[in-house]
Amino acid sequence: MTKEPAAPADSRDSSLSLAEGIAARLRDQVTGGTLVPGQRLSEARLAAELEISRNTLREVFRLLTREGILRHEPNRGVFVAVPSMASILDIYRVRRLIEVPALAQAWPGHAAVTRMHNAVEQAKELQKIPDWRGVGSANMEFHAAIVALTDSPRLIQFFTQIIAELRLAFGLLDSPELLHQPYIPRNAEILGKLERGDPAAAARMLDDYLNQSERAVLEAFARLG
Amino acid sequence: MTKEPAAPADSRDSSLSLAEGIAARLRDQVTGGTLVPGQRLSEARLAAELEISRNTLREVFRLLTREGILRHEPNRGVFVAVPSMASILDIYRVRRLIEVPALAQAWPGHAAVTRMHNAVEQAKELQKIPDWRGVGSANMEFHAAIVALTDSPRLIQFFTQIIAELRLAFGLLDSPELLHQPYIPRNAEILGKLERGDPAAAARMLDDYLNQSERAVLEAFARLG
DNA sequence: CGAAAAAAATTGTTCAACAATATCGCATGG
DNA sequence: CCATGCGATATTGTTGAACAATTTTTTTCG
Repeated sequence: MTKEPAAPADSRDSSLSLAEGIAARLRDQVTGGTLVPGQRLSEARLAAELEISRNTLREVFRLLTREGILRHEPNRGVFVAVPSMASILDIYRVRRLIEVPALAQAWPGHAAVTRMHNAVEQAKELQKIPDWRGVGSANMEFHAAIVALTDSPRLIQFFTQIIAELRLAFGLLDSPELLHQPYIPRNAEILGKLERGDPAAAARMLDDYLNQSERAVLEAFARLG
Repeated sequence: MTKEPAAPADSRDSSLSLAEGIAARLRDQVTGGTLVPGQRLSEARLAAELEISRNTLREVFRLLTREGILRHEPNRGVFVAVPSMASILDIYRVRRLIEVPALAQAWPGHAAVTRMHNAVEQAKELQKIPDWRGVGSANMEFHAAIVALTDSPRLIQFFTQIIAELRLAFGLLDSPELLHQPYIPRNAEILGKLERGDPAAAARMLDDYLNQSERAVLEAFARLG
């Protein structure tokens, strides 16, 4: 066969390494539901399908395994991670531990406040379409921005992984509007408190938010059996 | 004193993957000072030296990069990470955020308390030899055990990385006895408070400990110029 | 029908090669 | 003499094939 067209379906910028670009594609397929949790990813088959070598695919696997959305079993292969109730509990515990103090000690003039603002606006817009997956993404961005308030590279990176895992769990659940819609005004309220110079109150509201959201997610998860 | 990696003749630890085994060896070389921060690690040269293929070495690099003790620059290579004052500040901030609440809400009968106990005992023993690097390891184990009190897989794994990075910074510093020795009785005291059912007091002491330790590390770091 | 043995498939690791990118040395010109 | 551009060199990025080690499937025999 002749050389395949050098321009793939969506031209990934060369700033990303090939493995990173493929990883982004696979990540979308996982959070988008094309690849279902528990599914096995055969190296040979996937490498051929993605038109990359097995070695490069293995690098992709390592990237995504580190993010927690794939799981690697020695000599057995790589699988799409299966969110469990335990993992959701753990994720929300970590979120509370990190997000609440981050917000409580925030300076209202921090650059990340703008990110929070934009995330709220975008969620409102996407709600109208409605694009609930987009709303979910904007919501995640809002909380990532909260963690960015800390200016801690390690916390920010860690939280990015946590968010990726949570998205995987969300992908399993139905009725996303019930999961995301009620929280748009809440986020706006939290942001308002912070901008008016009362981060303590904002942090209290965030704690409530997280508890309520956790309950909703666990209920939706339990409905799946 | 020269840790000879020269005799890998039969280090076929079937439990560990080849890459993981090599990674452990490299990790020791980094924390042990054989490989100095900032040093470039040539793929071809190191692969030959370790008697593994470049592909496997690249996997090792990815493992250690994830742990934060190596740094990867695209198309330029892999380097031993260089601890900065900023990274030390960030690490201690994360430590306070995670360790103090972990201890505060601990149940004195938790299995990890035994780990804390053993770590304290081992530190006392190694102090007599004296083996200050060993004391440092025991100290790290003590704090890893504190995080284990949370039963949170994600926090535990995250903290493992943080600890690895901190060890890298310690490797740069001289006079390890000044860095570790004063904290042996402190750890014992913290453990005592916890075992006597006063986790709140233990947490307060831990917070003091971390602030003081941070100051000592930063001072030692500043002395290096 | 069940269990052991053989066969097939998959992952783990290595090797050799080439392309893409960065680094170095050197000649040239001001 | 020094700066600069350019080609030569070295290094990383990626590929494909090969073989060993391990798991999974199939076959065979009791």
